[in-house]
Amino acid sequence: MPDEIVSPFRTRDERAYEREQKREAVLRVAVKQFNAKGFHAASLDEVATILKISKPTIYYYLGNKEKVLIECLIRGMELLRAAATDVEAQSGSGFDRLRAFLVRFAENSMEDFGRCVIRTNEDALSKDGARQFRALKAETNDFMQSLIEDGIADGSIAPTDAKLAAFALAGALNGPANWYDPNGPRPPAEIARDMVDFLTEGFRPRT
Amino acid sequence: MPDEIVSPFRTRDERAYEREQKREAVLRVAVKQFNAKGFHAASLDEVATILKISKPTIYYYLGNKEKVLIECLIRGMELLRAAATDVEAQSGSGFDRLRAFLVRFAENSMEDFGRCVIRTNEDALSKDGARQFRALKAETNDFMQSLIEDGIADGSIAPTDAKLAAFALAGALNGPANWYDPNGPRPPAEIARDMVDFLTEGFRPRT
DNA sequence: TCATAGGTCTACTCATTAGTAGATTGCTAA
DNA sequence: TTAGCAATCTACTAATGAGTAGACCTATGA
Repeated sequence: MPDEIVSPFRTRDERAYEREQKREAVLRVAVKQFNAKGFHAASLDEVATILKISKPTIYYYLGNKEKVLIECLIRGMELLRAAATDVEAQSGSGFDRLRAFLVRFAENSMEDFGRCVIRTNEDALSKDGARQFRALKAETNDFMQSLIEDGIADGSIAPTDAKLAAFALAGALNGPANWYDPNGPRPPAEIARDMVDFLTEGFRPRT
Repeated sequence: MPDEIVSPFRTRDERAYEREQKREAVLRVAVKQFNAKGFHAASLDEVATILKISKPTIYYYLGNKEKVLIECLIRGMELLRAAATDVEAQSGSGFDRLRAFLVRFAENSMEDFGRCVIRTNEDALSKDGARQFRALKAETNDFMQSLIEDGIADGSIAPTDAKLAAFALAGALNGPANWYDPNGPRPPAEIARDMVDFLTEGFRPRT
């Protein structure tokens, strides 16, 4: 069979791969809708239209609207989890590792799935979904807290209420999820770095 | 007429006052619904049920759902504007005034109307409403930026990108709008102060 | 060659909710 | 006493959007 002819017959594996691709495509379109309008105002009818498929096809791949959202949230959290794993493997002071994580955290908040995590409110979810979501978020938060505590212990971070600090830092870095414009002049990595710098130093002048 | 009998007949002024009271009551119930479920998921039918009135009565007082929301937003922004006015009247370095404003800002984010301002997304609004809302928010943001610039000029604030700093600070102080629990052990004023302290100093130890 | 599983569609149902038409009631003021 | 206005209601409409039933096609594999 000449090289340039691609067989239209798919193996079992190829079919599984295509299925996965389609699932992903739904999520990628859906997450943009959720981010643009919020979960309730976004409609699966519209997602279907954009993908030029019918609504039942979405249901075939993902079950229901909440599951679509939860898949998006899981993807967003996976990225943070990966960042945490990377940082955990790093050596360095608590301060250094916290900074490294914060930069990843901020960058993530400018990506579609990361934004979705930030902008999704628990009350959009069912009791079960909310529990799942809360658990995922707590993981990240605990991780940040532990970095802060490490830093305080090794003297690289100023003594402070680790829990409140984690909330304040996360809050500050969540900001871009709401105002970041991909068409703006500054790349996400730069914004992330500058914000972390600002938070690191505070605004009181160092004498 | 004996003291203890209150006349059931109302003067023009009394009627105007009662009308205002009713309008306020609608807004107070509505803002709680918006905060609890988000604008789209909140229904005026439910607001009406809670107030034991019918839906057209809400429309009689406020016109439509978006106007209800915008009134809530305006009330939330009024509080910030008042804080700005107070701070403007204050003397002190840019640093001191910025701190004073930030504390008010944080406290506001734990009140119903303030929360609504933070949690409402522009995309819930019509083009016109969104423009109005953006203008109100820009006011606060500009004010914060000008405080920061004052502080940098008078040496009380470390040199930094004022715009980014304003975003980062606002973001951090918006946090409580999402997690603050009125039944929790810590009063809002305390949380506000601690967060501002943390942001003031940053987390890098001062040598 | 035929049964089956995978994938997709059309054409619904059902529930919710924003918003309105128009009747009604009762107070106020002339 | 009555015209008229303020306030409120019942009973709608119209639109939207989640979710489903069931038909149908096509490739695969026995």
